[in-house]
Amino acid sequence: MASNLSHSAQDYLEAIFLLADREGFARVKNVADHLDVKKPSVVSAIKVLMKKGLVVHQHYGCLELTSEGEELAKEIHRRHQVLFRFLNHILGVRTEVAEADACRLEHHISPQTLELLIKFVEFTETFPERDKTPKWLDYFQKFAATGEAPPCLNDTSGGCGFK
Amino acid sequence: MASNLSHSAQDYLEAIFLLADREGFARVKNVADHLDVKKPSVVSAIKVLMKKGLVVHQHYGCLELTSEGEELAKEIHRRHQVLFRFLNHILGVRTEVAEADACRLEHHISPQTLELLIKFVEFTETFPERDKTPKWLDYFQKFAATGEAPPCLNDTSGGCGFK
DNA sequence: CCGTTAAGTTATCCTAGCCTAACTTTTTTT
DNA sequence: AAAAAAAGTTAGGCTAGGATAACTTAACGG
Repeated sequence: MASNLSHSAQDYLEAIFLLADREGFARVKNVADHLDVKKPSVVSAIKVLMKKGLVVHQHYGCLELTSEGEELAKEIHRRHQVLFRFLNHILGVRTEVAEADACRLEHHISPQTLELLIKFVEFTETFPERDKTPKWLDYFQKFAATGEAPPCLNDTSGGCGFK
Repeated sequence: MASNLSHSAQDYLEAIFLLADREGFARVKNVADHLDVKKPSVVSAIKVLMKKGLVVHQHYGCLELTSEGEELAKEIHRRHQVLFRFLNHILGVRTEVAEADACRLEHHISPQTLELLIKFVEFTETFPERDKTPKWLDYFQKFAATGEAPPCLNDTSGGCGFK
């Protein structure tokens, strides 16, 4: 589906989607600032997206996604979000770093990995209960921060999820 | 350290390292086959690595890493391995897919994420005991395969690592 | 020891994706 | 309503990293 788009094209599509969503509109200038490129780069990238029927753009006007473009953008953004949540909420990567990594990694994940990552995030966010951190994750985070082994290692009575 | 090497240069370096290790030698042909590129591409990539003092290469002869090149290659490969183990052993991504994903992802991970990923892999491989799968991971794998919630959700007595 | 084949090399070309400079259109200010 | 500023566009250039075609060197079998 998104497979015939280059990484950079995907970035542009996602940027248009996000800007339209957050600011109410997307323009060449916007997109350029968001992706930290110059305006002519945006213009030529958009030409590609227009040829593929993903974006419409009247001369000197706003950028809009076609419905197909929006579908795609959502899929791309979802990938980004899952990665971000994994990095930030589970691994504990700092927010800005996680954001930047997600941006780059999102282009290189296979569908199978994406699917399993989604499940993994869902698993940790859903069990034991939404908004509670699972014990094993607490233990990991402590281990990551201090090197401290999970307590049940010295607790042969079991029942801590680590046996 | 590896930061002034392009992604592609890193791939070439890693390939030389692996081939030298596995086959006992690395040659242009080898590397080309391994990376699925043509020989001239290898030759020009190697020129870059030679200029950086990472590879030595006598005309029409074998490719060898300098000690600095080997350091770097090891670091790159370590990153690859960590990713692979996470994808394959923890998420459960199929071996070939995990291998391919690791190849691509290894270039896009920040040092912080790498470090945390290393700890995460270490955490799951070390606790409760080497060569035993932690309970929470069992539960995740079951959840991923069947959608089945971990049993302790219905078990309010706690003690399963999910409270 | 010579010819064939395989490996390595060189020259040259191509594309993607960025850039700057210069120009046009639109919007805003006065 | 004209000038100035801001946004958009076009033309053209550059680099990285691939490719092909044609050539050179090395290796090996008869």
